[in-house]
Amino acid sequence: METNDILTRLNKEQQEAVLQTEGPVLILAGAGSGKTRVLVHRIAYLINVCGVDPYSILAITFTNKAADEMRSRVDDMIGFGSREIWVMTFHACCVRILRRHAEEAGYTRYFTIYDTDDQLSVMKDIFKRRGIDTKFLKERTALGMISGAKNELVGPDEYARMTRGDYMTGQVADIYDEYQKRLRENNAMDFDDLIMNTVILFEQHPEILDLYRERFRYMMVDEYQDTNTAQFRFVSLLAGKYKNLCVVGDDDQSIYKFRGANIRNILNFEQIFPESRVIKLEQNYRSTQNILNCANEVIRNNRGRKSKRLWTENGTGNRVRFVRFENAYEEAEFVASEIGRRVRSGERSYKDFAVLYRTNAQSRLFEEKCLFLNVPYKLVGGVNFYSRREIKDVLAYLKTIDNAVDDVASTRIINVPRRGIGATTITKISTYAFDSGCSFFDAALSADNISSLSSATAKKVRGFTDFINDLRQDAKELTVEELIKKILKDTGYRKELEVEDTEESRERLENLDELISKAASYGETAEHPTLSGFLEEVALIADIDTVDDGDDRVLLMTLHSAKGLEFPIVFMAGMEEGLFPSAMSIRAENPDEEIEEERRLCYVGITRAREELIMTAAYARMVRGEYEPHPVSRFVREISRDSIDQPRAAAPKPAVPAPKGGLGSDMRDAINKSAYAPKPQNDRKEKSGYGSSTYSPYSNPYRKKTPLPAVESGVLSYGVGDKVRHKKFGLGTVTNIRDGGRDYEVTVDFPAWGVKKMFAAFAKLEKAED
DNA sequence: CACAGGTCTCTTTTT
DNA sequence: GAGACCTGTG
Repeated sequence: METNDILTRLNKEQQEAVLQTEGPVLILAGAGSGKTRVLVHRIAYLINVCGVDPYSILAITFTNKAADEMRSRVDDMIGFGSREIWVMTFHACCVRILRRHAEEAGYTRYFTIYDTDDQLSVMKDIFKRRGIDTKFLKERTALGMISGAKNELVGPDEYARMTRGDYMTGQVADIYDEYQKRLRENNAMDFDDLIMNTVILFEQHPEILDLYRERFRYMMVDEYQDTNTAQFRFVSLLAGKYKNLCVVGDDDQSIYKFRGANIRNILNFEQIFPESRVIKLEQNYRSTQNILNCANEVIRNNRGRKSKRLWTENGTGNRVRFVRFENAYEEAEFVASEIGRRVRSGERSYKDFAVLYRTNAQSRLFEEKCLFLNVPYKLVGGVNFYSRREIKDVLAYLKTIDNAVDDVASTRIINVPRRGIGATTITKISTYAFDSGCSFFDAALSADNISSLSSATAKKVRGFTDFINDLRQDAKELTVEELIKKILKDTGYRKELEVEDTEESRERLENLDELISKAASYGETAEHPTLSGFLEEVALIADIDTVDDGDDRVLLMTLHSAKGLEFPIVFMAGMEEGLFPSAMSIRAENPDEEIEEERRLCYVGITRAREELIMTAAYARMVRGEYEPHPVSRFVREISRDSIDQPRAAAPKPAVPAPKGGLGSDMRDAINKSAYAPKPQNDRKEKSGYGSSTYSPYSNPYRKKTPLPAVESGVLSYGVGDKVRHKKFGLGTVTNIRDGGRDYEVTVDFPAWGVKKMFAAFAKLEKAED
């Protein structure tokens, strides 16, 4: 098994990307062109063929889910060593570095990570202290501006210099400065600080930078088009010495400008790294030709992109469908019932479907309809699990225990559950802390010295501080799981919810139990479980990371969350002007730019689909309590009739104003019926099938049309039952060989290591004589 | 100090 | 339509 065998599983461009291990490499990978595959093979190649130590590899992905997947695929291929590789998100990677060098960064290693809620608490307090009128400036606006500055690596001083003369931004500069001071006092960092502080650490401590430069001689960055300036700087600093930096991205999929993503990072890569090789992956292995045509037709309306055109050897496939409904309610009913119908007929599983939409607010109707029609679903995003009240309460206890100076955490729980410590008392303690320059918890400890507090109140406060101090002792002995249980018991938190016994309280209890099991599994899987470690994991988890591919459920999520995923059948809902593209982008000062970003988002959505794509829209939709008529999204109109089933009349408006009240539904119905499908004539209760036969009674002609290139028989020198030799594991017995399409997945039982599954091309197994 | 009820604002998108 | 916030009452 030599290099050649690895490469035969890849197309020419993919091979090139794998082989180019040295120097800067830009891989322009169109959607579905197998970029994860390339990255995984590249890592395997580095380790197996080039003899690179896994310890020297850093691979940065966008989500934890992607990191896990990459790690396990590397594992499958080489069977060992993947634990040593750093495969993680920017944020996780920076936290890890910052914990190790916390002192140099001006923190202790117990620093906490603030989420958006925590940030807002700090900001509200600053606004209150400064008496800033929120009509003039909103907390969230200020936080947004600060975040923007941090993403550009602009600190408070530089920000102040830049804004000289302008009153409003001048105010923000002051606020920024104070905000940073407060975070530092609280031994806390927000998401943006994690990156910025790492960059500062590297710049101020060349010896630390050098440590990591020497370590990470081979770096890979996924979803490079979504990096911001700070992340770019982080990467270039690390790669500054050996320059073995391989970035993978697609400028057409850049959808995070609002988060500071700088598309120039990818567009100018060749200028920034002059020696770089550029490799384009344009063959798509995911979607049908029709789906790709749609994607191409939409995205070609953008200017200033690197030219590329996706193509595929997959079949034409079904035409993409576009269906329009009276309102969002009927849209959701169609989607849910269509899924239910097709699963019940045995044609599909629930997990084959994803419903994608522009805004989280759209999810509610889909949830309701799925619930009603018994369609199991998983909602991604929206209210994050870790931002639910009960969860945040427990986490605030843990943070107070772990990081005594985190004022946001301690003020949150000093009166949760009720201890009779009200807002007035909290303000008095806060003021004392502020005046004496100590933390809130320290101030609470000396409640007896705060003259404005009555002795009865001081006693209550002491009850709280004693309790926390006891927990701190306990924390030294207990696992995180046990500690949480103890908190819930001793505070009476659990009891209170049990007594309440409402639907809501039961849900809270369930959530708390889920938190406990997460803590338990953290305790089992982490190498060195610590309280800080748990809090960090919890802070950096994205909702999408919790998706379990094994679950047979429909996924409901935003288009943003869907990036990097794929599904046999995709619904794109709410294809309407004002929703997608959003009203904000249409009304922006620079609408062209903003709409191009929306268009890229649309491109991302379309290219998630493997076999079928169904776009839906409503004629009118409830927006902030009022019905708004919505025209069809321009993106739908950009698709030619050849690729999509769409209305004959581009804008199906009633020729005559509707006679009755309401939405003029008669005429629209008529158009709707002729163009796509009749609404079932039966009444609402029976409405489950939404005219299935009319929608298109199709088979899937392309499904088996292009078999994956089979591995030639006889390419393996061994079979089931044979003894084989592995570079690392030594002798073992082959127990199973599965044709994985492009490669064989071989299961081998190694007496010394146990049963391992690996791909033949990479495992380099040799037949051994008995 | 706690809670109920009324008013105001708001929406993209997320690590 | 929902959530955050404010205000008045017990």
